[in-house]
Amino acid sequence: MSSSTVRVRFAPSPTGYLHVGGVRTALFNWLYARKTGGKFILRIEDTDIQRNKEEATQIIINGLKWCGLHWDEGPDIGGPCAPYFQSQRMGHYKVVGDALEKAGLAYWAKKDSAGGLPEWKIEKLKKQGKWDEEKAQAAADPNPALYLKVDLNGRSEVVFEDAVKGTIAKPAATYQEEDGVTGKDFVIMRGNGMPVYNFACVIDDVDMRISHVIRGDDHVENTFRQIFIYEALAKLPEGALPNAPKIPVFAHLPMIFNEEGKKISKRRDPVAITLYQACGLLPEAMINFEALLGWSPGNEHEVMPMEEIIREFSFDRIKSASAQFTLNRKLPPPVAAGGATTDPEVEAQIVEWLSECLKGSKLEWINGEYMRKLDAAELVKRVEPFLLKKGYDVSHHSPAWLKNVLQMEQERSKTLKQLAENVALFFNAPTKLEPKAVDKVLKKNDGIAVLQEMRGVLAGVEEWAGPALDNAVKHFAESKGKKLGDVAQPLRVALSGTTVSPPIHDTLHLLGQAECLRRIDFALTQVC
RNA sequence: GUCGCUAUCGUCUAGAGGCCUAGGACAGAGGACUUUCAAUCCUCCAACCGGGGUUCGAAUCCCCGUAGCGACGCCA
Repeated sequence: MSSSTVRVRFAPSPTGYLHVGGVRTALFNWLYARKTGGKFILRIEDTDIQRNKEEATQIIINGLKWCGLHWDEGPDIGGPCAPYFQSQRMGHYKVVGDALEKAGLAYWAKKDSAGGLPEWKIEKLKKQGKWDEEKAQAAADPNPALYLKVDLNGRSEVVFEDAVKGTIAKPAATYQEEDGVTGKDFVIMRGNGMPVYNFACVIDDVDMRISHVIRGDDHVENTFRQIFIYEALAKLPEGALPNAPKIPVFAHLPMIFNEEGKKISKRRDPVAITLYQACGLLPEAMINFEALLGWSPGNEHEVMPMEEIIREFSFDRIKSASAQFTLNRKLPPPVAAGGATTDPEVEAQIVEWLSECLKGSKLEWINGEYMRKLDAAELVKRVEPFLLKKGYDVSHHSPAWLKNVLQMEQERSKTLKQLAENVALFFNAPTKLEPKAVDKVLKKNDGIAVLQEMRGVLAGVEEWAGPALDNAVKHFAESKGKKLGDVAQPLRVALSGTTVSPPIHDTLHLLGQAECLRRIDFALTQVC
């Protein structure tokens, strides 16, 4: 493998859900790997998460797979840099930490007293009245921690080139004590022997020969500290690390905001990707939409096949301003949860709410575009889980019938979930007629009479097929001197209980003669 | 508190000094088509944060404000 090979990684921590922001980070990494013929690596940063690690990892794996973002190396499939769990690499971090100490680049010391919190944070907490000295003392690790010696090396500022944002610089003073000489050393190994995020991250990126670090721009500040770590590692004697420490290219992606202009968060925003899945969005639409958050191909294409996104993708077409993930929130969320809930009832509530928020959004529009492009077989495959969830017994019907029913609603639905709902009338006869429909249709323009007469016409139809039924309806309307709508609407109300359905002859056809007559009879009992 | 980043229609965005009377898309309004709902098509509405420079010419370059966001821990 040549040293110029692109290797990128997505390194989530297993929190119990896959965040829509994480999906976008993963996507951009994946795109870059696919575009350059490089490798996409999945690494699980689980140094500090105690519970349900395996389950939480599986959730991430499932989410990424659903999105179609497949990795070349990772916890489930292994690879040359295994293991891909940080929790399984602890020994290695310790060895590197020791090597740094031995080389005089780091030292064990006990510096903080107040739970390791910096002064500015303590002051802030005090101002908010949230400061508890005793608690902080108790939480403080009594053991010494390993500090990295910060070496400014005479620099007046620390600089790196960001592939998205350009040059980013910080004054050296940020990392120096008041004297302007001594570096502000920082912890890389905790008192309990666990590595700090920045340390583990850099070691892993070196070990895994990561060439490009593509991540959210909330990591910009971390980058400077990480650079110090890279520089220290480079001073280690040869052989201390399997690969030569080389500072990767950094590409910091703009954040995704909510409608309030704040970083999207699980406390108040629907962030779990599974929520969007449950709303009946297609992964390809979700991915297309997320790709367009902060990136554009520079032409006027918006709905693009993945191949085109890969072809057009480049860092310099990524904006450095953050983008809003807009939903139409007409209603407040039912609960303050981003979808990490394990209660299926609560999740169902959130999904209903999210579905409402999705209405009229660009995401829903893109999804509709993709829905309409689905071929019949694919459509059936995708909608089926939603039908089962609604309790429709699909097995009673022929595959051809099911295909016809779904295709008829395909153009009328923007999500799989909507489609499953729109198709309800083909699985369940209405138990009552919408009062509004009765008033507007049946009680006007001789609606009831038309229905009664149509019942007779339909009972006499011998060839129960679309064209024949179309003719029957049209002839009847003509013979009575009525507009088509005056015949179709009463029928529609009788068959569906509502004023909305697919074209009337198709609806008649797919419902079958016996069922149609039964529903008309039922409707007549309701209004006569 | 300190540091950093950002600023174009309500939203996603195009824009690399003259192609800008600022383009596209979603949403919204109106209309056409129609058998309801969609889909489709047409029309409309709607933005360069403010102020200074530089320049023959600025949405674009520079400076200063302002605002927003982010980050700063023995969290990740």
